Amino acid sequence: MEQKSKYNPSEVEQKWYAYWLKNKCFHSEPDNREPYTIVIPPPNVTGILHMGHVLNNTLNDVLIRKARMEGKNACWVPGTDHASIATENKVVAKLAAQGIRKEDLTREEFLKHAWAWKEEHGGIILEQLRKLGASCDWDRTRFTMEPELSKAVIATFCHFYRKGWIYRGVRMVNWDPVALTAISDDEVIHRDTRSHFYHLKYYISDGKGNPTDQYLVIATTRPETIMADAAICVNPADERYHCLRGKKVLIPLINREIPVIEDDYVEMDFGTGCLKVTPAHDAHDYEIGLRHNLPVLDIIDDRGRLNADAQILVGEDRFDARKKIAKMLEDAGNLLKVEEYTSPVGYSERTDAVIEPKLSAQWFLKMDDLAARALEAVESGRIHFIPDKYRNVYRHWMENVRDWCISRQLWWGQRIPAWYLPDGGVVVAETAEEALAQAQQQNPSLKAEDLHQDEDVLDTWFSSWLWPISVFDPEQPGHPEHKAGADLSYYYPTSDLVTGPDIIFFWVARMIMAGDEFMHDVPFRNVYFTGIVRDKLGRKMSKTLGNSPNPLDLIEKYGADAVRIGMLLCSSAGNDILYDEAQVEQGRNFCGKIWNAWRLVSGWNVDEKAEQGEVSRAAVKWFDNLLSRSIGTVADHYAKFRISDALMTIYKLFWDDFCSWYLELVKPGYGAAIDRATFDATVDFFSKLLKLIHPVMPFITEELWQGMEERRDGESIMFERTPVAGPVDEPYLSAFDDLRALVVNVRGVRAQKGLSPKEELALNIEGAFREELLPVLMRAANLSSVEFAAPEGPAVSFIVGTVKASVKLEGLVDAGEERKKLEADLEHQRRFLAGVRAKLSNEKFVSGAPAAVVEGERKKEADALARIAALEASLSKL
RNA sequence: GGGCGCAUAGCUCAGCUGGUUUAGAGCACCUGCCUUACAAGCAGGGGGUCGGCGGUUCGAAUCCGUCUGCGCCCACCA
Repeated sequence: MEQKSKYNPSEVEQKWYAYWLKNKCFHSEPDNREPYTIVIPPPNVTGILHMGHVLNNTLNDVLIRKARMEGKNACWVPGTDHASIATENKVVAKLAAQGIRKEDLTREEFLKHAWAWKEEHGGIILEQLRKLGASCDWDRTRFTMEPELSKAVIATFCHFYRKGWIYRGVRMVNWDPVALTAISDDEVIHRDTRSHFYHLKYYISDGKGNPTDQYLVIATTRPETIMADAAICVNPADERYHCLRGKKVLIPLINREIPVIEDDYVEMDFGTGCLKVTPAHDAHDYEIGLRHNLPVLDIIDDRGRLNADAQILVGEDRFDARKKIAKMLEDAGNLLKVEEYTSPVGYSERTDAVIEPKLSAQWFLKMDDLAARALEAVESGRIHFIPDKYRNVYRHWMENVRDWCISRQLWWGQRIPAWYLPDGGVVVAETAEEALAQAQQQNPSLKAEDLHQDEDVLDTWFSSWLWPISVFDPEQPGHPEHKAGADLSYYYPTSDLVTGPDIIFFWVARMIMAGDEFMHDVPFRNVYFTGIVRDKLGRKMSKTLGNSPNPLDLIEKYGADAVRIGMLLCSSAGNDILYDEAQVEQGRNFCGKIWNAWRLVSGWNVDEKAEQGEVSRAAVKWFDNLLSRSIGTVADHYAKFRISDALMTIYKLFWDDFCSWYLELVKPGYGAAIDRATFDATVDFFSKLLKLIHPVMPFITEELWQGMEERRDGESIMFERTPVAGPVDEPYLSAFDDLRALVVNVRGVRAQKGLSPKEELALNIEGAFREELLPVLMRAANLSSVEFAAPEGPAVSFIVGTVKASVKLEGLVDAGEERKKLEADLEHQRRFLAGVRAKLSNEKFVSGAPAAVVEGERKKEADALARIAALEASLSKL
């Protein structure tokens, strides 16, 4: 076939992706083959493709394509996540830009806007994945908020509620005053933050609400919360403050009287040893308050502003209030000093707002039992983490996990299926009808309108933890005794999961829990953790830094295969990826190399009558063996999830071995034809190489494979079998390596002496050389003759292994220079020999080391002696 | 504060159970080549006291201790 001189990725990619789709090449149905399943880590439905997605999905696609070529029934299920907080934030922002405020809308109106947004932006990212070559089974595309999957989430809630593991309670939660919702502990990011440590005087009361002239000092970072103080607390062992027992103090500015109490929680040597206890605005203080029966006074509203109960600074934002109250305290003489202070502060993962500890009624899921089982699944080795170090991280979290706050004060998500009764009771059911029926059992006179459904929705992860189950059978979650559907029982457990370590707790751990609860089995066998994609300076990719390339632009510029290679080249499991466009260029160059290699081979004319020459015969034998060995190496790398090592093995095999050595050896002279045997072998090699490359570079391999011969419609390289390794003649390969070393040395001599590669040289070899490789040596090194004897006359010598070789060079040998070189080499060999002999003369080594190692050292000694003799002989000739 | 991990060539990383002659790769770099597949290429080349110190061992990049410097996870000492 006529091949264009340059590879045009975008044209080829469009053509073959359309072809794969048209022929449903990615679609999978259960059959009698072994399944290989991956569920995509569902990207946010309104998200757009970034470099992290490229890395993750490239790895997934490599795995799925490899499995497919191993004859497995490969199924990669795509889909998106409704991402409740992120999406709701986006919709709120978009509405705000149009002058619409969320609080002016009803829930139904808001959800209409949200769904409209989802319809408009949802799935863009899945379209983008196609550009990358992702071989997802698009017929199976799922969305976590589609009706069936939402039903699964609700059923799950009811299941755990019936089990008594879901409960509603007033707890101190992490309140996000921007998103206006509680969030789970995992969504809080602690960062050391510079602030101030305010030392405040609290005057001791005379018992009638009037200050005495005595005071104590507390240190706080949050002076704006003093109005909510319920007590001052000291350590009972702190003798400094025993005089305060039974006393009361007055809160500055508002002069409210509060008691002094004692609790072990207070550290004597931290701050002043006096702690102001503010139960409504600090989790520890809340605990103290419970122990001492203190009142809870909440003075901060949902948006982080002081409310009327604060008495002063009402309506002020908490940070403005902090500045203002500091001034007020100073004016009132209560501010003793202000220190610079750095302490960890919790921020919302989504909005970056400073978290406000807030007492509120939320739904929780009991975690202890689920966590214990999920820990066992990993500790027992039923699930394997790559790299292994994440087991430690996982164990630590599992052993310290707290109950999961699953309610969110949002609208975008699955609404909690709890209905409140007029008498304050609650019923939980999968539907409103069932809830009413349940309620009527308690009180037959109740009507539908008497029931009020909980306003909150469920945490997004409360739906994504079902993903590996619900994509195959949404009936299963919530109904562990349900008979799994055909797809679920065939595809579950999935095989491998590729994801980032940042969601090991959010998602990975919880999928393991849900898997155990509803399937009594693990959700996947292996979890491959990628790193974070950074720029080449090691900085995180971010919009503000502008250091994040648009993957689609890269694909447009370099081609999808090149982008995939660029990502894979620098990715080892668990390590951050330092992305550099140079790597994508390298990928593009590799495409060019493959393309041009086929241009060469496909342009050859075959002479049916020609005999196969000795050089070609030897080259074919060599590459056949090398290919076999490399197939084994690649398989081993893949088995250990060393994807970039597998790629590098293939890369070097194709470029260095196949192109630079094999093709150069067999390629016919200008205008000459090639013999049939060599041509067929070469095409066979090429075809095997393409199959080996296909999982990492699907497009160019399909293009060339399709062009190699007539293919039937629907036939694709992706259904070909991975080449299988034959027996490997190791001695032959190693003899060929020696030959290559000789050739490189001869070329080196040419380069040094400024001789043209076209100029034939005469070589002398002293030592053993494999006879059948002689023609190869002569061709590759462009030799006129090879003589197995010491050279007569001036020559440049070098040593390969234990073979000494000399290039005869009349008039070009500088005896002095040559002597210097040989002497340096000799010196080096003598030192080496001395080292080896020191070992061998050490009685402890000879008796202590394994026989094979001692034998190895003896061989080294003999080889060194041989080399020294050869070098000395050359020197004496000079 | 607790835990985990990392440190090998200019850069990114391999180096698996301690022993493969002088510790490897890719990229970058230097030199020479527009050789009829490919200059996005070809041929050749230079470059590392394996973070410091101490220990175990016949033998350490590899095992142990310690120090230094990074990274990550967990953690509400106000």
